[in-house]
Amino acid sequence: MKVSQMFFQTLKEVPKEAQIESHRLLYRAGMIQKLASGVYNYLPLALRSIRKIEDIIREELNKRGCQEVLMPSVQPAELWQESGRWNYYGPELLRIKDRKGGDFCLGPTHEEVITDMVRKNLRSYKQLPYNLYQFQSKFRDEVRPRFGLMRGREFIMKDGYSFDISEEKSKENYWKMYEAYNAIFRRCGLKFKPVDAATGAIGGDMSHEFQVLADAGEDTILSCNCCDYAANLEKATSRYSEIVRDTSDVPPMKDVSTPNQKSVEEVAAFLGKTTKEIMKSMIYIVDNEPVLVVIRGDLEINEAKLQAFCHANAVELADDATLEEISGTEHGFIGPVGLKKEVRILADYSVTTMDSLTAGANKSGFHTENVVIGRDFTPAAVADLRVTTAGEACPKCSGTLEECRGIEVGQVFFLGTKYSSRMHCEFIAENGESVPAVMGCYGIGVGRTMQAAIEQNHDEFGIIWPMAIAPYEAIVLPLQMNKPEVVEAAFKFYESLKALGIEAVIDDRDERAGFKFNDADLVGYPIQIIFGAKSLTTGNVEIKIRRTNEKVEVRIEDAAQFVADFKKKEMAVNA
RNA sequence: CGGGGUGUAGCGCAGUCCGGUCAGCGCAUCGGUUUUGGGAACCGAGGGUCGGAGGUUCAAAUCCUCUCACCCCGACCA
Repeated sequence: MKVSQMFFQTLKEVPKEAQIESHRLLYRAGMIQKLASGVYNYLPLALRSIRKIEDIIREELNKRGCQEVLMPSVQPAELWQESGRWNYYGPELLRIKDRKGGDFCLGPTHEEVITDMVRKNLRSYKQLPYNLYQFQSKFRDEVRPRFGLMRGREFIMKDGYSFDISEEKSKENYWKMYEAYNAIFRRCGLKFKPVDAATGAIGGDMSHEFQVLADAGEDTILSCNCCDYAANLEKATSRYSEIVRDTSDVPPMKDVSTPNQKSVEEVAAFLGKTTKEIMKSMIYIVDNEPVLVVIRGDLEINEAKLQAFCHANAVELADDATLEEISGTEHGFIGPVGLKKEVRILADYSVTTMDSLTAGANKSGFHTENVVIGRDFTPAAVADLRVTTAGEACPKCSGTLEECRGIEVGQVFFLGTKYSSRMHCEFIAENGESVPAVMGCYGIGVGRTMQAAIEQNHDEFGIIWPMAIAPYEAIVLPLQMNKPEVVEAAFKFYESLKALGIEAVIDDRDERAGFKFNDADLVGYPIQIIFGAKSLTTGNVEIKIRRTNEKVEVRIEDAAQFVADFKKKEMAVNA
């Protein structure tokens, strides 16, 4: 490809909305254009990289027995009503009507469609397992799209689904995909970490996310400095246990006046206590049922853990009217003892670590001292419901948890029969019974993976593509376009590169050397081959390796092979 | 959904408070001359119904009302 003919334009200045470096570089290197909020055109350079990532995914999945399919974006509401998600998926689901008024949506994910597709074929256990995947544009009407391809509303996703005869077989599939994902992201040249993840509303009870480590990431990861334990903050846990304490010498409960002291900090300061000695009480609405959660005052409640513990679809804080109805008072004075209306109480383990705590009295302006769990109130359960923080003890070894940021590029879920039983995706088992298939689902954000690679591989001059996903592998730079002998030699060399299977471009634009160098660095071609007037006199070309900035002089006749060898070496590193 | 902010040429911006040669600058684009190994210099040119609608006024990018879009922080997020 001649650079003069490429559909792209490098920029010195970028739209101000681009906040993180990878987003700026996508713009500056002429790879994307924005069409609407969270909706982008992929220009040729970006698409070439995306296609390479897709090819790597295809290869790793196909060799593990997966089969590629393609399902539609437009999905009938009936399927979503059948799975039960039409009602609670929320405004993120873009709903549309056809000319007859029929309800459809643009698919944010394809569990419903794949389950329907498979059930139409599935008869016998002898057919299983199936592991099907596709590359497809998903649409999610995100509240706040940002960071370019990182969180778009329309984005390219590889989504895969497995169907097995048993939980055991399904988990084999899960771990096979886990291995495939490790191979895929390694081959893409990424530094990443598989971490334990919350399953959220998609369901299931086991999940890992593949997190690319980057400060610009939206996710927080806690990982052990000693062993391989790593988890998303939503799921992360630390070493803890329920402590049974001798509380026989704790005096009886006593109400104290705490006018206008609402926050834990205010109450602690007012009573001359530490925040650890205060009990924080929060009322949540968990799938329409109010639940009181208590936790030690110096800690935070993790709503994702609460949701998982309750097997709920949705968790939100109760509004003021509900607080009043349940506690008889306002926010700030709520506690587990003396509620106006009985509700389920859940306690975080931390509440058991103190002999007694000071809690809201359920009377405006009052708190109760000496509240003892088990004596003065009994929770329905004691569980890990807190936000774990860096510095706490690893749950698996004697190490300490550390915090870092990550970009979630992939996630694998063990789904069980959540969709297959509700949608009757069943088969006749060996014993003659009709049973639902056991499912898993596996996603990779393809565009996000590309951007994550840029976020992790760039310098002040531009992108530094890993060889395996570079839009082109090499660029030939003739420096004097007014000297026909230079141009001719460069073109001849460019042809020889192509003959060796190198994906190359030649910058035939009538621009000055510095301009071409800067563009080449910005777009991030892994190898630059520089043809100047002096090359013709010395018989050498200069080859620059983008990543290391290493420059070597090579005989012109040996240069193409040099490039081919370098490529081969680079591709082998992560293969 | 709450808070903050921005819409003026393809991109980055000035002008808005205080209405009246304010339709301007830089980059990019086009033509010319000189340059030519790290984003060249000079000369010249093209390009904008100032987000949209309505209003006030002799006069609106500028003031008022309504609206749309976008961005940032937070909340939310298979």
